[in-house]
Amino acid sequence: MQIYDSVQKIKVPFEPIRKGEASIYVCGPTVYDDAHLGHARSSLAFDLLSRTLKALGYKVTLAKNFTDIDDKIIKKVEESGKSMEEITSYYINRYFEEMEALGVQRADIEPKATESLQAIEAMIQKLIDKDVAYIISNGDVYFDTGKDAHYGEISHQVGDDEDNQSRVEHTSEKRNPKDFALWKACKGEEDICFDTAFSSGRPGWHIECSAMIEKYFEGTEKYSIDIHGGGADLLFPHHENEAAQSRCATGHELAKYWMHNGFVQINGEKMSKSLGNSFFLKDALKVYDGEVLRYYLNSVHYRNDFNFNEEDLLTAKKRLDKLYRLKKRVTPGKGSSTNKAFKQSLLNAMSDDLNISIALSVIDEMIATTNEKFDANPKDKALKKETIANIEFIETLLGFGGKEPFSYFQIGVDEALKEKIETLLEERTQAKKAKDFTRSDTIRDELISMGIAIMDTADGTVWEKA
RNA sequence: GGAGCCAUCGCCAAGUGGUAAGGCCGCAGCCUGCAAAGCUGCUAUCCCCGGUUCAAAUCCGGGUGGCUCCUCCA
Repeated sequence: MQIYDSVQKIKVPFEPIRKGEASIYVCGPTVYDDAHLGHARSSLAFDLLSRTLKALGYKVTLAKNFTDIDDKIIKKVEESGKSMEEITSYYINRYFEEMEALGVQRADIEPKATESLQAIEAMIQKLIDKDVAYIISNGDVYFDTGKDAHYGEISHQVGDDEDNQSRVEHTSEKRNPKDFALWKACKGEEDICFDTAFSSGRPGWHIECSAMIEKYFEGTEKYSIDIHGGGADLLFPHHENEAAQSRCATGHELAKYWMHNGFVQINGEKMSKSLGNSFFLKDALKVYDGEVLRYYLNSVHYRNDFNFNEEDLLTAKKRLDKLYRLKKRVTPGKGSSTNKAFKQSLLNAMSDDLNISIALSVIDEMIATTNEKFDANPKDKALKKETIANIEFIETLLGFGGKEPFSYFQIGVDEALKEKIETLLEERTQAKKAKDFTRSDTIRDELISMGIAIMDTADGTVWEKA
């Protein structure tokens, strides 16, 4: 397995810190709002990583956190009058539902910041004791970036401060402009606070990941985990800061490899609230099938930016349709074993830093050659069993192709419409028998105008929802 | 101001030194009552300029055009 390490900026062989195992921690969402397509893409990217490592035989432990305490959540609490727990649990549940619709496997560990306060306090205390963290007059605790000789090595972002007209404010009691809050002290009565030895308050954003990784992963002398992942925007300052805290607190590096997924744009524009084009996953799922969304969002390499638009999504659906049409040819039935060359080609593609484009082309080729063989010999039992196994492997590795194929083509068709379609098809079959092609073609046109495509096969007429 | 990323057929997108994968669309054909589906065949010299090399989409330099981070952000 080769993966692209964002720190070294090259593809490197994946050599886990424990033989045969892979420990992965991905930065999850701050649960103050619905998940958008960017969350989906990140989740999907690391789902692909996890599935690939599993298929290669690694014992994968995946952790994905929920930031369930932060300024935006507190603001929402104040505005809504609801409790923090009500708000965060609502969005966490929505997140799970929506990710499930995309076929994202659940993480093995799903920690929340509020459930990790002891670990957070312990790590901050450790940093204070080592004098890499300091408390300012209002009770805030800051990390002293000047004490970490390796600060900046993760993101390559921190140069000489003279050249760096950063927009970070220099006005506070911070020792260095890049110093960041480990702990934010209580500001007022309404604030949500937790008591600690240093002050009553709540954790800063970066500390939770470091603390939770220490809490849940055993690590080795050199690293806490194998891979730390997240969106490209997290590289700096979030991951730089995590790395610094962990390094200073534990004496070793946080992660051996760092992976970051690219951004989602909408019709060529950055997705943002100010542009009013935030695309929530829940809205996308109202219009498009989750599996099609999965296929589409995963069809571009995870490190590239992704430009979401409906035309490309429909193209992706057409491609997925072809897999399901092949599946129709082999359903029902039981699989035997996968075609070795096919399986190996897929694994090779995914082993190259998740080269999904090659993987999809391998699948397309399999579909074409299998169809060709079935065209020549429709009753090929061995081929049928092998094809079933091949598709099952696709489902395991890439997370699509698992549906019953006839129902896949009927998504969004209710019972009433279904009955109407069946009635029209029956009438058309009679017309065809009577050689009344004018009538049969009229019926076909009517069905097409309803968004229903039909195809005459040796076994009768079948239909698909476009 | 600082730090990066990207630019390949009409569209999406692989390929990081050895002579351009795959999908969509389009065209031709097989199949079909006609279609659809499926299959077959056809369709690019890689943003521009210069350099290195026997050989470059791939390396180097300079442009042009997009994008990201440095502030909460997947």
